[in-house]
Amino acid sequence: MAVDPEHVLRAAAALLTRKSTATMDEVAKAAGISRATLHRHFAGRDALVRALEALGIAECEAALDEARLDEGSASDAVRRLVGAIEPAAGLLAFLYTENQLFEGEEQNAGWATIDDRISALFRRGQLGGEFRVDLTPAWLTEALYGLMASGAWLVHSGKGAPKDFQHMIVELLLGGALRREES
Amino acid sequence: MAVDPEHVLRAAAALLTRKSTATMDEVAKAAGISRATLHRHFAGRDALVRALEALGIAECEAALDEARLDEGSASDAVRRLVGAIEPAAGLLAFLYTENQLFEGEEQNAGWATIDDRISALFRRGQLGGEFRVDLTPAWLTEALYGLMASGAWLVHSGKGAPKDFQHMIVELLLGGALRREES
DNA sequence: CCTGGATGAGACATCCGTGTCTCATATGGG
DNA sequence: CCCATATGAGACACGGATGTCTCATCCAGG
Repeated sequence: MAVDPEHVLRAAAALLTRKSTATMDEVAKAAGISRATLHRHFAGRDALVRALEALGIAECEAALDEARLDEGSASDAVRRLVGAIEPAAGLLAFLYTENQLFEGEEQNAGWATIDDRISALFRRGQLGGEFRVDLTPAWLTEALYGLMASGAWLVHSGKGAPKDFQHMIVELLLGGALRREES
Repeated sequence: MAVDPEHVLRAAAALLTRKSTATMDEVAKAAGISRATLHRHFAGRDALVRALEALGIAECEAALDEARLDEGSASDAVRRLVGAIEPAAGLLAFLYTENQLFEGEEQNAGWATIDDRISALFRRGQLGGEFRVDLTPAWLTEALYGLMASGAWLVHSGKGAPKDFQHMIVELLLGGALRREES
């Protein structure tokens, strides 16, 4: 019988990614459990969202580890990062819009850590002469988030193929829209 | 006494941009009117959001007109567009996250028109050999939205200066993060 | 077989936001 | 000056979502 909290979180994430205003009852149904049991594991919607936030942070950290940001060229590291983070893009897009989390003062410190790791990657690319220096690492990081949200939206709306997700984002982020003669 | 609906909408947009879950009562207070009067002008939260959506669309259309997308190089047109749309970026970011509007089937057709106009700009740039052709106009359009949302967020959070808004977005969108030898 | 823990179903009270109403007040034009 | 109109303040009921509780059921382990 024992309900798997992980499975519940996955189901909740999948549902809330599509319908961010879903009821606790809908979340319970989506997870295949009753509302009572859902409330036994996550005391209220707030706790559920916090748990989802922790899950999203954990998946981001895992993607950051998997991408081995310190190895090889910064460009390749960005490419690996986007590829590794793609499965979590839907959840991240949900959390991104759940700005309730960022309006209060009790925002999870995990995001700052992630920001720092990604910013460090862009900084490494700048110091290595790979990336241009007139765009700040903070902006490049934020832009990466925005592009991933846009990419997730494009795929979700059916206007783009999931297999193009990584290519679209990385090519635009690194190469830009302008056509080049060389390279 | 006559309340200016335009002013109410501006105040509502400013508040909802910061706190998307604001109550009708909070919106009324922000606009300096009573909740009763607010409800006399906009019959319910839904109507208010629709009015904001219409305002956002109108501002987008105005920015599109002002940017004269058909004139000069596509790159310069993009640059003008971002500059012209900047004042509305906060409102657009709010509407962007108000995905409630897009979950139903009754989404405002105005967005499609705007999408088409921007897509046409990118397509013009591709046909003219100015933009690369391996990124679809639909993706470039969506990416522009995402970058504007990220830029608005960066400015709002104090991590970036408003004066850099246009430069950050246009440079990244067109030029990408990679450092170039020429140009 | 039996017992304890976990779950499902449902009832119930509560809170919050909303929509609606009334009444007093103030403003501006005739 | 008088009256129509708009506004502000507040009361009131409604609905939806939530939190909490009880009880029956089911399954696993002893």
